[in-house]
Amino acid sequence: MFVLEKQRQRAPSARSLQTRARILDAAELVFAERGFEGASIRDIAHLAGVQVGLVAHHGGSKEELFHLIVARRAGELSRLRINALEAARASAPLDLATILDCFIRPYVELAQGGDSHWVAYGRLVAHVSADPRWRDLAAECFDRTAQRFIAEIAALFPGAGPGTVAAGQVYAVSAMLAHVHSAWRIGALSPGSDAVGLDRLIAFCTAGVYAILTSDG
Amino acid sequence: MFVLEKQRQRAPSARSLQTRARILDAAELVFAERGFEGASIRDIAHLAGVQVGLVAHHGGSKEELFHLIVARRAGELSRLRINALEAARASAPLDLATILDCFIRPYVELAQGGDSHWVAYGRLVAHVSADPRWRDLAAECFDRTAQRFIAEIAALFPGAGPGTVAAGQVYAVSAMLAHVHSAWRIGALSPGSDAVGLDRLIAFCTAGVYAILTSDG
DNA sequence: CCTTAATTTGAACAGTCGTTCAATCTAAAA
DNA sequence: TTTTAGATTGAACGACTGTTCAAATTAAGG
Repeated sequence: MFVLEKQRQRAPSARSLQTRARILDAAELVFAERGFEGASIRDIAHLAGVQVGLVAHHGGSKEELFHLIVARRAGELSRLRINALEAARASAPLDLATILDCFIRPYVELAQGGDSHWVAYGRLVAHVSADPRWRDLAAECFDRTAQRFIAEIAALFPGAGPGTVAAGQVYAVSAMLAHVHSAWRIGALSPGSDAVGLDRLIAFCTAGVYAILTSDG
Repeated sequence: MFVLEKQRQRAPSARSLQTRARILDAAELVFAERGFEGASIRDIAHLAGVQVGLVAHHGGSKEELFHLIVARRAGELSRLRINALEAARASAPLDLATILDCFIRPYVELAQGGDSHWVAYGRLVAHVSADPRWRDLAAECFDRTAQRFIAEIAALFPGAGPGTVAAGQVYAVSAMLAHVHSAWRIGALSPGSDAVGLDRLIAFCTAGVYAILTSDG
């Protein structure tokens, strides 16, 4: 941290930018698929179609690369969620279901929209959220937006303790991630069922959060 | 599978049993901490205080060892849950809150009871549930009991589709695992809050499952 | 006790790991 | 065009990976 990088003297070429993007995309898929330890720089390089040395050149150390990958989409997702929240507030007073919808829907629609990279990103977030090793990374990438939604919910339920709102948020996020990356479990437990069910997920989270907020207010 | 093991001609010594237990316990902690790929046989051997060769002798290949570790506590936990369910049924007609309580409480109380191995087991289950690579292992270890609870819930809500019940089960399990192994996230998002909150978790799951079951009945 | 199955040791095997770097090639800036 | 920062190659580094096995040790069964 706080290391001065030597200032660039030339703009990166189009080829360089393209290579960098291919490496980051490949790293995202491999990290999501196999976790931090299970992912190998060589697998990432091979998937990106480059030499191993290039991964270090564009992504730094393995840990820096992981950090880069996680942070990359966090900003974009945050923006979508905050925008949804502001749009909803403009049209009507916010209620709990709407707030949770603004948090959950943007990501799940991206993940279910056929973009495998957003599905992979969900698995990545699950890894980061589950492992205390990434505590600082989680705080840096997710806390600001999470706190924003927590504050929005807390304003609706002034009697609820802060721990209760935070617990609801964590439970809701875990259900959302399970919805995306454990869909195969749902299918395995109920052969031949429908699949998607975004509204059902939001209904689950809304009812759960509402229940714990009103019972300790 | 279906390989005939050479029949034992002697009972294992007390020391052998003790060594085997130390290796399995060490493997449980290391697998939970670092995942399948991140765990090394040498780390496990070192934690157990034995030579690397002994791990293969008592646990087989790395994959067989992982399988062994996951399956070991699954049976015990299943028994606790089914017992709780039968005991509850004997004293009163089952309702949704009671069924979910019987599923969630046994594990969370073990994990919060100070036994670090049960916390580790939760992380292990999270790994298995998240990764399609362990689909067969998950089916073998968890499906029977999960199906039992799903059937019990479905009987209470005859109008609900099977996919809805399965989704509720998966969401509830994910919230339960998050409760145990993402407690640090709750703490990070709400400094100075209480901590435990098992009843709050069960209230969350009950309300969530009830909501999705009654809305598509 | 003795026999010998079972356990434990210690070391080696062939690969893979993340990282580094001189040499080479590409293309931005002057 | 020339200069040369930056991108890319290809190979090497030591450390670590899971697995195997002959030899030594332990202890159950007779």
